[in-house]
Amino acid sequence: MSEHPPALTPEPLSDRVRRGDLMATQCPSRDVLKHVTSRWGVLALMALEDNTLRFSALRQQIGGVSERMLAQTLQALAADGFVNRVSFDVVPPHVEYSLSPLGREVAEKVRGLADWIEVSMPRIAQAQQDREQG
Amino acid sequence: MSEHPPALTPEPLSDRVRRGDLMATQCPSRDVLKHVTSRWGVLALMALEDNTLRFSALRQQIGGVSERMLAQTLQALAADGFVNRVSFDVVPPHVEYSLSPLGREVAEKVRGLADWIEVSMPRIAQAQQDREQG
DNA sequence: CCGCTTTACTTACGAATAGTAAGTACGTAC
DNA sequence: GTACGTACTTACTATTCGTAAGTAAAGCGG
Repeated sequence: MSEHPPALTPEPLSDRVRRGDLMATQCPSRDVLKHVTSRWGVLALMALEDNTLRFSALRQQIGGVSERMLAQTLQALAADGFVNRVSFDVVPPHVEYSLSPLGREVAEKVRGLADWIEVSMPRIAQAQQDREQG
Repeated sequence: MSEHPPALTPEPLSDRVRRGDLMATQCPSRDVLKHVTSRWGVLALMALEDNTLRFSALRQQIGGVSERMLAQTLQALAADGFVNRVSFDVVPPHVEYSLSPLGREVAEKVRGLADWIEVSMPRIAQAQQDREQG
């Protein structure tokens, strides 16, 4: 499961994790990371964080996502157990998406990152300009 | 700069951010998010979090990344001001990469997400299996 | 009965992006 | 003068993405 040499002394979990399995090529966590950090995955998780939404509402809320990509993204997140999909058997179709408890946990971390970027955007823009000229 | 209607009452910053500009198509923060959450961007930020590393060492540490992709990723992160690139004028070339203060801040958030995934991997794997069958 | 509407997808295809492998530059050691 | 080491580029192929056009099936107006 792990590539690392056996630890001779007990080490804190966080250390193992930090230089961890994600750095290894064939780790399944890489796929999960990919789904979660995908362009639309990030936004879908945040949009669902405190709402249950239908497909079309979700698409409206996330600016610029195509139906194809949103469907694909939701399928991946549902397959990982982050998103619940409830389909009512009516016509026209009615499907509701929401976060599972697991999904709410990732969403929190993802939002932590996204919020930081938005808040720090002025500083980032400044840094970008500094390099353009420097 | 913002698409939102003017707030009539003062609202906490976090609320604006939460349903924020990231949901808008043409926001520059989308690009930053893209760089930071890119497949190799995440791993590069974590690898550099507590080390200064040369190109080749970085490539060794991040399993599976090609030279082309690592170069591209580092250029994007450097252009955003997250990564410092120091080139010594010798032959063969010697280049050192490290995080800027801004870079250390994002790296922290990114690691928060990555650590959660690694630690939660057993629960996620379980959820994945449950869906395969259910 | 006919055809138009609504919603959540799915499919086909051209465009963009990622990955692979082979250069390139150039001082030093042999 | 030939091979080596390091950090890239470049050329080409494979994969992924995005756009636009279906598909299904009940309900409603005429």
